[in-house]
Amino acid sequence: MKKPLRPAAKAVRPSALQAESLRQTRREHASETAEDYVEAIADLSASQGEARVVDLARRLGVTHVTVNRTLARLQREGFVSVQPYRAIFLTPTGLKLAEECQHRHRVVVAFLRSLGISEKIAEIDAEGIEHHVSPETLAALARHTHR
Amino acid sequence: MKKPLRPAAKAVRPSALQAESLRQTRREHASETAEDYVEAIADLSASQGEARVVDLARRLGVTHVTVNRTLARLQREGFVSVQPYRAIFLTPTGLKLAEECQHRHRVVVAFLRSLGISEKIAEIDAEGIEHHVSPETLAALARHTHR
DNA sequence: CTCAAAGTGTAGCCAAGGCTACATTGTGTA
DNA sequence: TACACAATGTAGCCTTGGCTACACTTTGAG
Ligand SMILES: [Mn+2]
Ligand SMILES: [Mn+2]
Ligand SMILES: [Mn+2]
Ligand SMILES: [Mn+2]
Repeated sequence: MKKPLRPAAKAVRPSALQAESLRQTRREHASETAEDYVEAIADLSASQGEARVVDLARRLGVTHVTVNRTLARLQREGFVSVQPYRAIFLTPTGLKLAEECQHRHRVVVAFLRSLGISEKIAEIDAEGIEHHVSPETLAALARHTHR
Repeated sequence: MKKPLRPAAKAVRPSALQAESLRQTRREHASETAEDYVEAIADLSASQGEARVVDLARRLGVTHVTVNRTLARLQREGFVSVQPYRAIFLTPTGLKLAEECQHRHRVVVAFLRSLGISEKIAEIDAEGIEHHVSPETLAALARHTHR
C-alpha cells in the first residue's frame, strides 16, 4: 500500500468514468478502418462506377498491400465481397454502414464549415472526429448547423 | 487500364485531399496514446500527489502490463521519467503536452455541454474528439461555447 | 494476336498496443 | 521484525495496420 492515511482526495474525473470513456474510444478506433473503407468504396462506386484496389489505395493514402489485407478482414467480417482481380463490392451490411458514415461525415463537415472553418481544415478534422461522435452529439451538431 | 474512355468523372472529394486527411488522422492516432497518458499522469499527480502504475492502469482501463510497456516507449520519446518501483514523473516536455491536452479536453467538453449534451456523453465523446481538433477548430469551439 | 505495363496478390518484416501467466520487490501490520 | 499481499516487472502470445520486394494475371495498344 502506498497512501493509507491520505483521505482519498476527491477525484476530479472519477477513474471509472475516465476508463470507460477511453475504452469506448478504443472500440471506436477498432471500427474506424472499416468505416473509412466502406465509405471510400461507396464514394468510388458512385463516382467511378466501381472500386478497385489501386483506387482505394490512392484514396486512403496507403499501399495496395495494406488495402488487400484489410479487405480480407472486412470480407471475413461481412462488410465487403471480394474476388481475385475483380472490383470490390459492399454487402448490404457494408452499404448500410457506408451510408451512415457518409451522412455522419457530411454533418460534421457542414457543422465545422458553419463555424467558419475552411473547407480543407474542415475535411481534415472531420476525418478523425466523425468516428467519435455519438448519436446524441450528431443530432446536436445537425441542429446547431447554421445554414 | 480499366476505364480509358470514361471522362474521368469529377471527383466529389479529390483523392489527394482525402488521402492527406486520412494520413493526418493516422498521425493523430500515433500521438493519441502519449496524450492520454501524460494527461492522466498530470491529473493523478495533482489529485493524488503522485502517479503509480496501478493508478494509471485503473484510470486508463488497461492492465498494468500495457501501462508498463507504454511508459517505456514514452520514456524513450522523452515525455516521462520512470525508475523501477518508483512513482512516474513528467519531463518538462511531457508536462507541456499534458497542459495542452488538459486544455483541449476542457474546451471540447465545455463546448459539447453548451450544445446540451449530458456530462457523461460529453466526456465520452470528448475523449476521442480531442485528438482530432486542429488549432483553428479549437479556437472556433472556444469562441462558440455559450457560457 | 502479342506482350508490356498496369493491376493484383503474397511472403515476410516491423511497431503499437492489447492480453495472461508468472517472477520479483516493497511495505504495513500483526 | 517477519511476511503476506499489493505493487511492479517480464516473458511471450495475439491482432491490426503500416511497409518492401517480388510474383502472377489482365488487358489494351500496336
Ligand atoms: Mn475517417
Ligand atoms: Mn470520412
Ligand atoms: Mn483522449
Ligand atoms: Mn482527455
